Amino acid sequence: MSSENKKKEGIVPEPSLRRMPCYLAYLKLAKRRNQEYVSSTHIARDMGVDPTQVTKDLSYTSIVGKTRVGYEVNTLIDVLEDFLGFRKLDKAYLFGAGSLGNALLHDHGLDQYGLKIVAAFDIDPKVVGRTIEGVPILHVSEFEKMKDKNVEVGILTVPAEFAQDVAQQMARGGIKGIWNFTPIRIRLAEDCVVQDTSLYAHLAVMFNRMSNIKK
Amino acid sequence: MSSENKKKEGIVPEPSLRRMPCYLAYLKLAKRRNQEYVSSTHIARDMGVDPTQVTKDLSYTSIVGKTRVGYEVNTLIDVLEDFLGFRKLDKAYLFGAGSLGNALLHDHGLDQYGLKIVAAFDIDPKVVGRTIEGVPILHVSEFEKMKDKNVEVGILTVPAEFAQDVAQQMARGGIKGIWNFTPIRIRLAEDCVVQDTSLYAHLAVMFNRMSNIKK
DNA sequence: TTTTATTAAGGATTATTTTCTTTAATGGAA
DNA sequence: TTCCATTAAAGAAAATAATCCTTAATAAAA
Repeated sequence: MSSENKKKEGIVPEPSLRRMPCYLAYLKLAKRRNQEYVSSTHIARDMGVDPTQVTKDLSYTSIVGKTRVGYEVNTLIDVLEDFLGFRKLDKAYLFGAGSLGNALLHDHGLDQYGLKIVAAFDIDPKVVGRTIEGVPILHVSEFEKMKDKNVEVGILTVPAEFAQDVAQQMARGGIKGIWNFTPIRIRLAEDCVVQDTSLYAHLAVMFNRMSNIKK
Repeated sequence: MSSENKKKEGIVPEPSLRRMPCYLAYLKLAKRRNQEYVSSTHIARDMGVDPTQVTKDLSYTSIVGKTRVGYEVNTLIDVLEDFLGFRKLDKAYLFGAGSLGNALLHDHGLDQYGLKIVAAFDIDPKVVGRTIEGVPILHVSEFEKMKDKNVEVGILTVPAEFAQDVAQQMARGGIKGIWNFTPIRIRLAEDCVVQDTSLYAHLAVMFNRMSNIKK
């Protein structure tokens, strides 16, 4: 009858985590409008979601709302950014400077959300040695040499057939979190987090929903 | 006691849809290895998922497996690509040629998955009139004029504060599916599909899981 | 030919997530 | 001050998704 459920102590559901950046974006717009407080009811109405879902999601952070008033906008922004890890700047290596990797190098938005790509790796002699958006492209063999313990995040944008191998290399090299943009399911030891973000998976969902509406 | 459940007739669960491109990628690698048949058991083992989940997911398509053999690789690839809408090429407009929009213009992978960006819109005089990766950047006001009924997909990569407005413009202009890269929740009429793909939401999940492991 | 092992597929169960309901708190109006 | 409307938060119920279990089919082995 212990209050802690063995292993899932403090684990935040993924759907909730995914919604939090939406709340954050909403709150930043609210701040622009000089709103000091905002209630879950209002957030829910504006965003078209269930009010209790908002309070449940926010309850995973340390914020506490005021009855009949809501949450303090500034505090909630701070708490959320902190909770989501958008405050501290994580260094990241990019693996695969092809079309998609290139694309990510062009997106400066990542910096704002706590991620800074400090180097990219590839095997193509046509790109190795170049610099894109200030980020040097090195040969993969260089990765092994630079044991920078401050770089824990790796972005995986290599072709599908190399994904598993490169991921294993990354893990061996000390990478603790792999942001996987390939459609391949990576299999690794427990101590390395793999976050799948296949753009094409989202595209597939959109196409399907569109065809549902049409018919 | 009718066999059809009123409205959700034939609707495919989003988790299943999101997994399908993974199966597709796996199958393409299997094809390279000249495998003719592949069973759900093998797919599951290789990908580290549950075998019945594989058969359930695939059962939403028209494919039928052979007992004791599995699925024919070539057929399954065809069926999946067709089912996911990766075969037909959809034209798309890009709204917001900033950092992230620019990034997407650099990703040629989209073409392979059935999406071709034919024009981009922005309001910044510094980019309007230019051409990026062969795609012309026009002023948003041009969008209203070009009623190309063949373009049903719109990619939303404008700053958060303009997201809702631009989305409404898109819907009015005949866009039927909005691929929303902003963290803003778009509110529109039922006949327009909105697919949220906030990179930062995924980043948030990864950071959280990483901190879970550490402690 | 008969047996055996493996498989797809459908239904049942369990886990997870969302939505609904209730309770207690409290700022503002009367 | 007293009452009322609105709110956060916690718990219950419903919906959804993942996993488990059973069955029938059938290639391959005996």
